[in-house]
Formats: sequence, structure tokens, C-alpha cells
Amino acid sequence: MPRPPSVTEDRLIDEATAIITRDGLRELTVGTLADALGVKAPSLYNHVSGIDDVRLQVGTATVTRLGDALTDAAMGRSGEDALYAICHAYRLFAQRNRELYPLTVASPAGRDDTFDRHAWRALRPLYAVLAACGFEEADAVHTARLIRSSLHGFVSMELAGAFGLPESVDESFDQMVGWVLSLLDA
Amino acid sequence: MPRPPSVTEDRLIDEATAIITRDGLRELTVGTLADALGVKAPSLYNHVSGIDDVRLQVGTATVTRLGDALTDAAMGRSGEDALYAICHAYRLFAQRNRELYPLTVASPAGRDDTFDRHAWRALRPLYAVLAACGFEEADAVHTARLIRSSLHGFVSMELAGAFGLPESVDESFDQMVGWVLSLLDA
DNA sequence: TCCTTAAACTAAGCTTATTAGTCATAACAT
DNA sequence: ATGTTATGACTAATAAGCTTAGTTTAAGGA
Repeated sequence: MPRPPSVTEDRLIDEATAIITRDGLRELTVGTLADALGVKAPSLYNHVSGIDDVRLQVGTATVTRLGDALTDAAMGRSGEDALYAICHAYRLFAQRNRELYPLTVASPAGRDDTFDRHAWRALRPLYAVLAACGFEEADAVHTARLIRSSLHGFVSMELAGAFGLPESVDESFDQMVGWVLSLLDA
Repeated sequence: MPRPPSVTEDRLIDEATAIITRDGLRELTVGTLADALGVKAPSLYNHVSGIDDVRLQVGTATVTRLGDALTDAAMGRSGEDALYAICHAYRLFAQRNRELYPLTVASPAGRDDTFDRHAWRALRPLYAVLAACGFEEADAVHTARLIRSSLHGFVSMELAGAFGLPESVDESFDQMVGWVLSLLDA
């Protein structure tokens, strides 16, 4: 029927991810992305609804990778051991994807079902640990929110350069993780 | 010597703040700000170096107001009582300034001395509580980072709509504050 | 071969940020 | 009073970004 597209969804997300990683979030534009794909800017509108859509799709792909990283970290461990690994994997992912990480927090401009589904899925290892430690439904939710808040707050402030004092940031993180682990005893 | 400016720094920041609060961060542009000030767009460059500079200055003003709110909350209280008030004042400020709050986290695009000074000043009530509770130098820094991480992480995720489940967000916050307060006993 | 269909293209609009260069004016020194 | 001058406001213009409209092209099926 139609001619084969030179732009596939995978290639689009890959190139957009590469631009953000290499040059920063602000350098992802319709123009730079079209160039990277070897196509003129308006042609992108055959594949996405706009630049916000591209960012959303990159965010979805990134939060999926984050979930994979957390799952890998928790694999084969349990309890405090697993939670410790999850915390450190979370921070490591943010550090290695400093420009992409902000896209994982939430879908800007209102709900997006696909993003939300993938974001929820990324939290499975965390909920698995809590469930295995005997946390009931609602309590698991509150505790997971606390842990996510601490982790996201820490890494986003760290990436933003909000920790200005000379004290070791690694040590601060270790101390915070220790505190998070103690939640499992309660 | 020169003629009196129709655009003062105060008015500029006030109007920019009003636009962000009323219409959202994305609506703050050189054009909308110039209109609000009754001036043509290029005239703004006699007062600021660009739109990023405007955002930075609004952020500085906002983080100062945040510090005032925290100071007011802690006034006349001490220990757990003061920290409880600080936590709730922090969240309330973010909720009442949802569009402005992201500007308080850090100066984008590298250090800005003025912003950093005001941001540091905003943390004084927190450090005061910790000092009064006997926290030593480095330990106070690590603990303050933990508390800031939890608070910032929670409110930024809440504002971003990252807590999708039906469980009460207020209850999650209360539980988190309870844990934060328990830090003072350690 | 010809038609359908989707994806590419060109052209063009509008918005935003910014720079260059000009003009107006109010405060100050004389 | 008057002229100087610094400053801020203006017009004009450019470049970049996002998007829409409308046209062309090419591959696969009839």
C-alpha cells in the first residue's frame, strides 16, 4: 500500500534520546530531531503530534529503562538488601541519564495513559519488596510514596546542584538510604 | 542624570510573578512581560539579560518568600514542634505557588551567587532547629539534606501528579512528616 | 498499468528571543 | 536658563522554533 516510512517510532525515540543525552533537553527541537532523522521538519508531524509528544514518548521510554534498572538491581535479593540495591540503582540511573531523568517524573500537561502505565510498572520492584516485608495495601502505598519522595528529591536536587556545601553528597545519600531501610522494620 | 525608568526591578519581578501565577510558567515570555509592563519587548533588555534572567530573578524572589514562610512557621516553636510546622509550611507554600515553586529548587544553567545566597538563607529555620537539637556540623548538613530531599521530592511529585493511586496524599504526607520528626531523636 | 495510501516535500504563517541602531528626555553642571 | 549626557524607550530586523496547508512521490495491490 503506502511507501515504507524512513522514520520509524523506534528510530525517532532513539535519535531524540541521543540528542537530549548529548546536547541537553533544550536542544531537542523539531529541527534538530528532523535533521538527525534525515528528514525535513514538517515530516515529523506524520509520526508525532508535536514536540511535547516527542518529549512524552522519550519520557515513557526512559521510565521503562529506569524500571528495568530497578528490577535488575532487586533481582535475587530481598528485604533490606533489595531495597538498598533499589535505592542505589535509582541514583545511579539518574546520574547516568541526567538530562533524561526529569522526563521520568510525570507526564506534563495532564495524564497520559501509556506513560502512567509504564511509570507504574517501574515501581513494581519497590512494591514487591514492601509486600514481601508484610506491608498491607494502603500502608504499602504510603511507604512507597515516602521512599519515592526521598529518592526523587535527593537525586533531582543533586542533579540541579542544590547541595552546595562541601560535605560529601555520597555520605548524605548513604545516611538517607539507611534511614529508608529502617522503614522496613516498622 | 538619566530619565527615571518606567520599568523598575520590583515591578518587573512582580509582573513576571503575576503572569506565572495566573497563566503558568510557559506563558512568561518577553512579549507578555513587556505588555504587562506597558513597554515594547526590546526595552526589557535594558533591565535584564534575557528571559532566563527573568526566571532566575523570579526564582530568587520566590525562594526568599519561601524562606519567610518557613521562618514564620518556626517562630515561637522549637524541636519537633518547629520541624512539624516547617514541613507543613513548606508543602503549603508549594501548593499555593504551584507554578512558581519549581523555580526555587536551584539556579538553572550553573551557579548564581545571588540565588544561592537567598536559597541558603531560606534554610536557616531548618538548620536552627537542628542546631538547637544538638546536631553537630556535618551531621546537621546530612540531616538537612535528607529533610529537604523528602520535602522537595514529595511536593514536586504531588504537584506533577505523580501520585496516581486513590490513597490519601494528605495521609502519606502526615506519615512522612512523622518519620522526619523521628530524626530528631537519633 | 493504474489507483490508493501514507509519507515525504515546499511554502508559508505565527510566535519568541534577541541585536542593532535611533530617538527622546530628565537630571545635572555650568 | 541652557546645553550635555546618560539612560531608557523606540523601530527595524534577524534568526530560530513550531505548526498547518497543500502538493508530490513512491510502493503495493487491483
